[in-house]
Amino acid sequence: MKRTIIRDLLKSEEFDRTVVVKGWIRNRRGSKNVAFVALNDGSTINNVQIVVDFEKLGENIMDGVGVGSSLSVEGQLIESQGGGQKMEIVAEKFEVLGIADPKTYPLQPKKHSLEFLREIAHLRFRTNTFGAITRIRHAMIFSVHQFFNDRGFYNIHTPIITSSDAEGAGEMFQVTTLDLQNTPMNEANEVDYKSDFFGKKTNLTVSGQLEAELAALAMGQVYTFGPTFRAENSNTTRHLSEFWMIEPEVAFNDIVDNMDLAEDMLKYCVQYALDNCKDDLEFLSKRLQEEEKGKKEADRSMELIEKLNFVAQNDFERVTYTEAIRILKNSKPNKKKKFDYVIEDWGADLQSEHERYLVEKHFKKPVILIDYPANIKAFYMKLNEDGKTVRAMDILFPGIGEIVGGSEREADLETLKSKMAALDIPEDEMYWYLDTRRFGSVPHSGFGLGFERMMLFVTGMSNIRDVIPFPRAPKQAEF
RNA sequence: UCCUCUUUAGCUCAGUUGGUUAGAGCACCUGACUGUUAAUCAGGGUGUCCUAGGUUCAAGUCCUAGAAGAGGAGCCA
Repeated sequence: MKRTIIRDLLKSEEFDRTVVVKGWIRNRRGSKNVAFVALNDGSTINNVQIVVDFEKLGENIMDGVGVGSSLSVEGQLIESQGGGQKMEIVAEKFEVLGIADPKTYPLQPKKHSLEFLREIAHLRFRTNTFGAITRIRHAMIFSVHQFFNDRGFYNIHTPIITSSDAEGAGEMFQVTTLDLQNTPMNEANEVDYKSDFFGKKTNLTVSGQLEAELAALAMGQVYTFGPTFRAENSNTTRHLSEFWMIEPEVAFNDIVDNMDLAEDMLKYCVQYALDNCKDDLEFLSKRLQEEEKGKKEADRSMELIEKLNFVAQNDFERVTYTEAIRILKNSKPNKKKKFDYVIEDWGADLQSEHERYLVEKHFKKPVILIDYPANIKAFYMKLNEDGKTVRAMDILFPGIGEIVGGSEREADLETLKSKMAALDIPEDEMYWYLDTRRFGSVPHSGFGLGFERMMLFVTGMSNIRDVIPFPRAPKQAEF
C-alpha cells in the first residue's frame, strides 16, 4: 500500500479506512498496554498520533524505539478517542525502519537553544522550529520565481566563478587549482596566474549585477537568484559568507519604477507566506512570544503575523537622504548626543543606529531611502542633475536594517568612464560592461535583495545562521 | 577586525567571602499505571567544571594567555 503524506492525511475527513504513514517519532507516551506515538514526516509541522496496542502487536514491539526512530505504520484511520487531536491511526502493521539510540540521539521533546541546534545543523531539520523555517524558505523561493514569472521576467544564471575584481562589493574568495605548497611564480616574483586553471585570477562572485545588466539590455526584464560569496570577516546576526541574493535588472526602469518593483515584490512574498504557511507562521509566532516573555513589554516585537500583515498592506515610506539627515539632526537622540555617531553635516554615512531610529522610532514602517551622496555609493549608480547625489535606494526593514540595496544605473558612457577613472577601476578589464553603454544604451535600474534577510523578517528569527540550512561564516563551514 | 559577555552532566542552568563527597529540572536507565497530550508516580548521577600555565595549605570560584560561542559595531544583502 502507498504511503499517505501526513499533511494530506490531516486534511482528510474520511475515517475508518486503512492508511500507511511513514515518518520519524517526535514523542511517545503511554502505559503498560498502550503507547501513543507522535509521528512526523516533514510535510507539515503537525504530527499524526499512532496508537500502539501491545496486546495486539506484541509487548516488546516498542522496546528501544524512542524519539527520532523511523517507522512505517499501517492501520485504521479513526476519529481520535482522546482529546488534543482530530484523528489517530490504530496500528495494525508496525515496522521500525531505523532505531535512534536514545542514549546518543541529541534531540529531546523539549526546547533546545538555537546555539546548540546550530552545532547539530545536520539534525536540526527534525525540530519543529527548523521544519517550519525550511518549509517557509521553500515557499519564499517559490514566491520569488512566481512573482517574476507572472510579470514576464527571465531568470538569468550569472556566473559563480568570475574574473572581474572591480565589482567593489567586498572581499572575495579566490578560486584556484594552483599548488599552494609550491606556487608558480613569474619573473617579477608574482604569482603566475597564467598557469592557473582559467589562465587568470578568478574569484567566487560577490554579485551577479553586472552580468544581469548585460542580459537586461537585450531581454528587457531579468532577475538572478543565486549564491553569493563574501570573504568579509563579518561576525553578526545578519551576515553570511555564502548567501542567496535576488537581483532584478530592468531596462527602461527609472529609480521610481525600481522602488515600485522592490516594494511590490517584498509585499508579494510576505503575502505569499501569509497565504501558504499559516501553521508554520503560527508556530514561529508562539515560539517568539514565548522567547520574549522575559522582556519588558516595550522591548517586545509586534506579533509575527500582525507584523507581516502590516507590511503587506501598508506603503513603505519613501524619503531622500537629505530629508533623512534633516530628521536625524532634529531627533532627540541626536540633540541629546545619545547616538554614538552624532549627525552634524550633510554627507555623513548613515550608521545602523540612525537607520534603526528612522525605521523603528520615527516612521515605524519599512523605509526606502534615495538620493545618497555620490561619494558614499558605488560607481555604477546614476548621477542626479545636482551633480552630487546618485539615484541609489536602500530599503530598511524594522529589526533587520538594509534588506535591499539598488539604484538606477549610470547609462551615460562618459560619466561612467570618468567615475571609474576616479576610483582606479581599469577600463580595459570592464570593456564588456562599458559596451552596453556604447551600443544602444538605455536607462535601467535594478537592486539586490538578501534572501536570508527577507527570511529573517518573515520567520521572525533573529540570527541569519538559523534561516539557511547550512550557514557559512568565518570559522564556520561544518556539514 | 574591535568592544562586551559566556563556557559546570546528553540538554538548560545553579554553585555564596576560595574550603572537605559538584547540584536541580528535563533526557536516560529500572519499576508502577487500561487512552496519553511536554502523561504521571517511585527509585537511580551518568562530570576532562573549555584548554594551558600561574597564585594558594587549598581553585569550578582568583590571575595570565589561548580556543569556542553569543550580543553589539564596522563591511554590506
